[in-house]
Order: sequence, then structure tokens, then C-alpha cells
Amino acid sequence: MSKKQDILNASLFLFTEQGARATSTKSIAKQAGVSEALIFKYFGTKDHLLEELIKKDYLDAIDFTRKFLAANSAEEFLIKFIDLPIALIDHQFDFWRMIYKILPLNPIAQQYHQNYMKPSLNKLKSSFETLNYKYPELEAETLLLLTDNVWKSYVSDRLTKERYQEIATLLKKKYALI
Amino acid sequence: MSKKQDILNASLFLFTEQGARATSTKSIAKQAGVSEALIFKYFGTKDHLLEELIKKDYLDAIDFTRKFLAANSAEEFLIKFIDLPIALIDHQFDFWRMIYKILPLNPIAQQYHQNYMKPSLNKLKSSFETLNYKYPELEAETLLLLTDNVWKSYVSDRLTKERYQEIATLLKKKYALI
DNA sequence: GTCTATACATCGATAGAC
DNA sequence: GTCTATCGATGTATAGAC
Repeated sequence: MSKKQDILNASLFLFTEQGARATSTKSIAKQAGVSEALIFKYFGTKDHLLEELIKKDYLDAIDFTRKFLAANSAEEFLIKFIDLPIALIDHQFDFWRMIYKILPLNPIAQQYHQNYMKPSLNKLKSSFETLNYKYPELEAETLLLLTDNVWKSYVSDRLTKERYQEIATLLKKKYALI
Repeated sequence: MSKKQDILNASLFLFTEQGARATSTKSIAKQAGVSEALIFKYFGTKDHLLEELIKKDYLDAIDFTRKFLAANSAEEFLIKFIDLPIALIDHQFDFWRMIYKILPLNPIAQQYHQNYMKPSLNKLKSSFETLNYKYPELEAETLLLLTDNVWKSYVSDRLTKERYQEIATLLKKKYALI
């Protein structure tokens, strides 16, 4: 494994523990077993380091999500959307744990996150429209509010996978999907 | 208004902008129009300053919530619980905006927040039990997952009050409360 | 109660050797 | 590619005068 990757791994770990701004380049260097100068050779600034750290994973998340949600019906889409939070986080656990920690205060992460979330609302809305719900947009926003907290609760150990699977089943029943 | 209060006000503002750890005592002093030394005279450390900053408001929130949720039936309790997020945040907007920002990374805030949230789940569960729901605990966790994201979305301008009022009405219909 | 001045550590970032 | 050494700025916190 390259030293560049060592730096990225160390950053992921430390940013998750204490946030990006509170993490010094010195501590990253120590954790990665490299000199501090090397960090700046590779990434220029700490902000660029963070950006490189999350860019690849957000692209990966977009790809994973697109494939995971591929469906032949509105019902199937909704079922998969309900299952998405846990599947996505299990696919990139450490990454999303870091994002959960830094998102409220970090504009770079916010920008990438917003871009990731963008398509969800419209697709959800279309599905509820197809299923002849009376208020498809409100339904979409409500489900999104819920699932957006599911992944956050899951990465911060306030919700277990098993527990959410029970909740997911309940949700699918409520939406008459199973 | 006392200088001590000026320091608290400045801290609330700056902690919200950039987080507690990224905010220097120097910038707090400047924003409050006092010397840096005075901050340490009053609060000892930056952590104590934060703790003093949130302690009073969390107590206030507990009191407000208890009074707001006072109800004579399970139906009434659920209606009020659905309306709570916006009412609570409107009662202490700046405080909750700061908490939203610092919560994932700040152990002090986490401790107070957990203490605030503690009673909710059980009361919700009891209400769903009273209403003979088949899975009262799952219902309680589901509603809590939703409302916990409502206040966060509201303080971060991703959800308007008017929008949530529509969602709240939809929710009350789903639970057959209106 | 409140200030100025300062101690001392650590910050992000760079220069230059190998 | 990678390191040591170092810069100037900024961090928390304290001493001591008024």
C-alpha cells in the first residue's frame, strides 16, 4: 500500500474521531507513519486532502445507489429505497461514519452530499405518483426525512441493522408493498 | 447586559458558525468586545464555557417539552409530539442550530442531548400501546427517527415550517388522529 | 471586574537535502 | 519520493497591573 493511501487512511480515521478542522496535519503524519511535508507534497492543503478523501467515495456511493435502486415498478423501487440506507452504509461504513460526523460543519462535504441526495426526492415523488398517492410530494419528503435519519442513526450506533430490518418491514406494510 | 452574557452570546454565534473546537477564545473575545483573559476568569476553560452555554438551554428545553406534551389521551399526546419539533425549535432557535452543528463531534453536547431525549421513546411506546398498535415499540422508534430529523432539517433550512405543517397533517391522518 | 502583556505549544505550510 | 528543519501565525491559558 502506498504512502499516499496511508495518509488517506489516517485522515479518514482521525477526521472521524475529531472532525477535519480539529485534526492537525502533524497528527495525520504521525498516524500514517510519514513526514508532515509529504502530506503537502501530495495534497497541497488540508482542504484538498479532505476533498480527495471524499470525492472517490461519493462517486462510488452514487454508482452503488443507482444500481441498488434499479427497479421495474414503483413498488419495487420503494422497497429498495427503504432498504437502501443499511445496504449503502454496509458498503462504505467508515466513509459514512466520517461524513455523519463532519457534515453539519463542513462545506466541502455538504456540497458533495447535496449532489448525492439531489435525485432522490424526484424519484420518490414519481413512485408515489405512480401508486396514486394523494400527496406524492409530501409522501416523498416524509420517507426521505425518515431514511435520512436511519443511516445517521446506524453509523452512530443508535440503531442496529436487525432493528431497522423490523422497522423496514413495518414500513413496507404501511405502504402496502408486501 | 453583562460582559459574561456578552461572552456567552458571542460563543453561541461563533460555535454555530464553525464549531466549538474550531472557534478560538481570541475570536470570542473580539466578537464579545472583551479581553481574552476575561473569558478564562469567568469560565476557566473553553469546555466549561460550552457546558455553561448549553446547560441552561437544555434544562429549558426539558421544561418546555414537558409542558408542551402534557396531554389527556394517547391521541392528544401523539398530535403534540408531531408538532413538538417546530414548536421547540421556534422556542430556542439559535440554541438548537448550534446543537445541530456540534452534536456529532462534541461529547459534552451528546451527553446533554441524550439526557433530553431519554424519556421520549417510552412515552411514545406507551401511547402506541394504548392505541392498540400491533408493534408499539417499532412505531415509536419510527416516529422518533422521523421527528429527530425534522428539527435538524428545520434548523439547517432544508425544511420550512409551512412544509412541515403539511407533513404533520399527513402524519396525523396516517395515525388516524384527525 | 477588567485589562495589557506574555508564556509556551501547536498550527498549516515551505525550503532544501538526499 | 521522502525526509529534517524551520517559518510565521495562531492556539489556550496565565501573571500581574489598575
